[in-house]
Amino acid sequence: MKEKRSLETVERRISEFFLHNRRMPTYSEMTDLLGVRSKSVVHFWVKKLMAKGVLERDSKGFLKPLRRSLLLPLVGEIQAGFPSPVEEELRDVISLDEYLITRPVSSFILKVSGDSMIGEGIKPGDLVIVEKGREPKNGDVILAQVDGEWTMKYFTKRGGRIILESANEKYPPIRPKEELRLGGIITAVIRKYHR
Amino acid sequence: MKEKRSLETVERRISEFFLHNRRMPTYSEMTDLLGVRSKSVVHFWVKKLMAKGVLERDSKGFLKPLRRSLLLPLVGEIQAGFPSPVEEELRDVISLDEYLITRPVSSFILKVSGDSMIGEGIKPGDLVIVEKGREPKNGDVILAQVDGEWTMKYFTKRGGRIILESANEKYPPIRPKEELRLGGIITAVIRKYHR
DNA sequence: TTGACAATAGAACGAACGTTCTATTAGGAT
DNA sequence: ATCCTAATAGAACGTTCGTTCTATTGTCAA
Repeated sequence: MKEKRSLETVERRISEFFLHNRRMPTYSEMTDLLGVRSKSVVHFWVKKLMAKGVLERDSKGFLKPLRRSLLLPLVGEIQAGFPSPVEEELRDVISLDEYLITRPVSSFILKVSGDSMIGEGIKPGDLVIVEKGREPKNGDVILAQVDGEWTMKYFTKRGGRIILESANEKYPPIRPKEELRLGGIITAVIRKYHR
Repeated sequence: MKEKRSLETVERRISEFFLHNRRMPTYSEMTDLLGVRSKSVVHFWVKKLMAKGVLERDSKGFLKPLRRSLLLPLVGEIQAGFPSPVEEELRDVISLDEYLITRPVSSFILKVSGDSMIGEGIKPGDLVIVEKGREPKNGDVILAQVDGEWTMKYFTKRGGRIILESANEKYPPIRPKEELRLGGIITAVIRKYHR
C-alpha cells in the first residue's frame, strides 16, 4: 500500500494529521507520514514545501497549519458568474469555526425538530448554534420555552410587551404573560446533506 | 488594565491564543498570557487546569486545544426538552469544520444570491459548501450553468434525461438539451445571523 | 508582630526539538 | 560501465521545551 511520495501526497498527509490531532506534526512524526527513516529527509521535504509556499512558519518558527486543512476558499456570489480554479486561488479563505462561533463558551449546538421556523429557512434536522445570555433584539430568532416546551420563535418587543411569532402559519403568535424563559439567540443555521 | 487571574480567565486567554495562532502556547508564551515572569508559575497553573479537566495532553504529551475553543456541545432536539448545563457536559461535542467538510481539497464555499432554492431553505446571503467532481443523485441540490448563468437546482435523471428544478414556483423546470455544465453538489448550507 | 501557607521568581536540568553535517544509496544520461 | 545528481540515512549539535528545585514574596489569621 505504499504510495508514491510527491508534494501533493505529503501535503495531504500533513493535512490529515492536523485534522485529527489539531496540531502540526513534529519532524519525528513526519518520518512516519512520509515513510522515511531520518529527520533530515523530513527537513529536506519541509524546505521544499516551504519554497512552494505550501507550508509556512509563524513568527515563532512553528509550522503553520495548512490553509487547506481548515480553511475553504470563499468564492463570489452565484450570479456573479462561476469562478475558474485560477480565480479561486485569489479569493478569500474562511474557517467555518471562526466564522460561525464568536463566543465559544456561551454557545452550543441544537438539532432542530419541528417546523415552526420553516419560513425562515430553518428545517427539521438542521443544526442551530444557540448563544446564551444575550439580550435579543426585535426580529431575532430565539430559543424560548412556551407551555413547558422549548421552541424557536421570532422575538419582538413593543412597548414592554413581548410577542413571539413563528415562521409558520400553523402556529399562532404568543404573548407570554409572565417572564419569558429564554434559552438563547440563534446565531447560525447549519444544514448538511446526507452523504 | 490588569485583570485578576483565575481559572476562567486563564482558560479564556489560552482559548483566544489558540483561535488566533491555531496552536497551543508554549510555557514561555503563557507567562505573557498569565502576566507572570516564570515558567514554573505557568507549570503550576497548567497543573491546576489539568486537574480540573480543562486542559489535556495528547498521547505525545502536547497540550490539546481546549474543547471549548473549536468544539461545541451538541445537545438534543428541541422538543425533547431543553437540557440543563449538567446534561450538556455529557453530550457529544462536534467540530463544525470536521462535521461540514469531508473533502477539503475539492470543496469551496459560495455565497448564495437569488431565491431559486428558497423552498429548500436556502436563502439569499447563505453560504453553501460545494463539492466538485462528484456524480449527483436524484434529489441532490446542485450548482449548474443554465443559459450561461450559474444557479442552484434540484437534480433529477429519468431514463437518461436530466431535469433541473427550482424550489421556487417562479422558475420553470429545465431540461438541458446538450451536456450539463455541472459546478458541483451542495453538501451543506450555512447561515449566520448578522452580529 | 508573628507564624503558616500559598503564590511567585529564578536557576538548573534532562529530553526532545529542528538543524546541519557527512556518508551512502538510487536512478538516469552519456 | 561510468558519471552525475537527487534522495536518503544516520549521527552530531545547539536550542528550546517542559519540569523540578530552592528561595523569596505576599496574604491572612492568630
